[in-house]
Amino acid sequence: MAADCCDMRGMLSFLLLFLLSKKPMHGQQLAAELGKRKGCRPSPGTIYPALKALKEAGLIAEKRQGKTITYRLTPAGSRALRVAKARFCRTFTGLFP
Amino acid sequence: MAADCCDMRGMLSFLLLFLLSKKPMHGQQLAAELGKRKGCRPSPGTIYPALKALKEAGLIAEKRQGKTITYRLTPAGSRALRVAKARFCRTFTGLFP
DNA sequence: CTCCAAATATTGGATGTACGATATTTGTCT
DNA sequence: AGACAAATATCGTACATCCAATATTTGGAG
Repeated sequence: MAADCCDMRGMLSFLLLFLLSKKPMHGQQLAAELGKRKGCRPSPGTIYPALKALKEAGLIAEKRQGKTITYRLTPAGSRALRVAKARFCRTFTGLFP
Repeated sequence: MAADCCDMRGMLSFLLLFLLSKKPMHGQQLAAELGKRKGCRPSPGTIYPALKALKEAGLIAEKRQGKTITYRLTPAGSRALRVAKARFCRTFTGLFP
């Protein structure tokens, strides 16, 4: 995640946290949801490294179920999402007047 | 700008286009506005390369006035902003239910 | 004219996001 | 067991963004 307050990078991580806050999902579900929102589906080479970084940062946790791995927010992930939402809101106010 | 529909990169360019659509500004004004929105002010090494790329893409135009350079959207920049806004909206729907 | 401050610009190094290709794990079907 | 598909994972490369530091241009003050 973007720890830096000036960083426009980290939007993918932010979106992943947001999607997982609505419902625990596995990687391909996340890819499909991103595809629906953005117009085309991200590569495995995009999605899995991002999930790995979030996991290593302690913001998401995983549980293996057969072939798939279901990701969910940790308490730290929930807190990080709340902070990121506030910053996002402040950054983009006025976009749709 | 991000031409790719899957790309979360290009958010800074998007914000710059948005700010310039409200009012033509020069570089330091843009930096100050970003600082107000994001919580800390971007470096010159962030802002000027981004403006240069937007200029070379034909999305903004510049006019020198003494010490400062005032940037404004070109017609192509307005069109690009409209498209980017629509995608942004679709991507982040449901963030604040 | 000279010095200074403000605005603009560039450089080097780091990180996040992106794709295509390839590899690995796992469950299912025969 | 062996073949296959789906999900997960990694690799190499490219690019947008980021900062700190430094350089350049410009207008104004002394």
